[in-house]
Amino acid sequence: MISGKFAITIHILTLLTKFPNDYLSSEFIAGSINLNPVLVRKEIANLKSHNVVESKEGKNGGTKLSVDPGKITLKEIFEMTFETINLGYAKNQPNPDCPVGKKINQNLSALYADMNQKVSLQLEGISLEDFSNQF
Amino acid sequence: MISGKFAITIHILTLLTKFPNDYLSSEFIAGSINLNPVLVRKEIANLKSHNVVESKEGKNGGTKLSVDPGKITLKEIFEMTFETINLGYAKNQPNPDCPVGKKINQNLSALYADMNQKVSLQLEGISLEDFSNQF
DNA sequence: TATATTTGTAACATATTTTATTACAGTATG
DNA sequence: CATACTGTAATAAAATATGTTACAAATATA
Repeated sequence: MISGKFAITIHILTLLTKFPNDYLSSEFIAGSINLNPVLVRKEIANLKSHNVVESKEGKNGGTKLSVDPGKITLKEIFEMTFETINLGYAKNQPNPDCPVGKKINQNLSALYADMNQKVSLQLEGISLEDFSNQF
Repeated sequence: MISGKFAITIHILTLLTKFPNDYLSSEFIAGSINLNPVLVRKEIANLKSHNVVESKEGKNGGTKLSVDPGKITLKEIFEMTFETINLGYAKNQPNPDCPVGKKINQNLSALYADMNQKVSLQLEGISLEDFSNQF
């Protein structure tokens, strides 16, 4: 199972891009995603820690972008919400006495690193603004 | 959480490639992966349904490759064990009355489709033999 | 032919991760 | 001062992944 973190974060950021002059409440955002507002606030907390958005507490509070959506790319958003692209690893440590077991994770890592590089290149070419303009 | 299906399957196939003349038992394979033999047999069942390996039941039974490891690529193995590369979707159906909610999954899908194409291209260039030769 | 070994598979149990809910303190607005 | 927000912790529920037990069926070989 893949967590919805990236998708949720993109959704939030797209909304903020569409309403650049408003502080949007977590409740409003949650209504669009169809998600619990607390979970929205958690993703917003993550975005805040990366200085991508800023929030205002109290009545009429909410969140707005604090970066130019033309200047931030999906790659950066990806990195804030996802470790790396990969096709998984077996859960347990493989047998170090087997030549295959000894190197399997290392070789998978190398494969996945290449994948990440390719995906990163793709995501780097798409700004938040680009993505938002599709709506 | 990403399931270890792909990693486990690659591990199995690498072992089979390394011992092309033997029927390897699920117990032996499980010992290298450090995994329950039943789970190994489940992945083998999947490989059998794709005609990649063949098994012999009974004493001294086991599994061996039924394809040329130089002729099968990681892309094919990927497709047998993984649906698609993606960065996830929010769990619930988004609000169709919101312009963003209405199109978010469609736009994410398009993004992920591009990702898959790039990754597929990479995996297509690596045969099982190539991968196994790293050990 | 009897025994031992192995696959195939179902049923069930446990562990882990993801999502949801409740609760409430703190803060700003009007 | 009442209202409407954020921030965050604690807990619960749901979904998925992994592990275990059990046993029928198959087959080599002694």
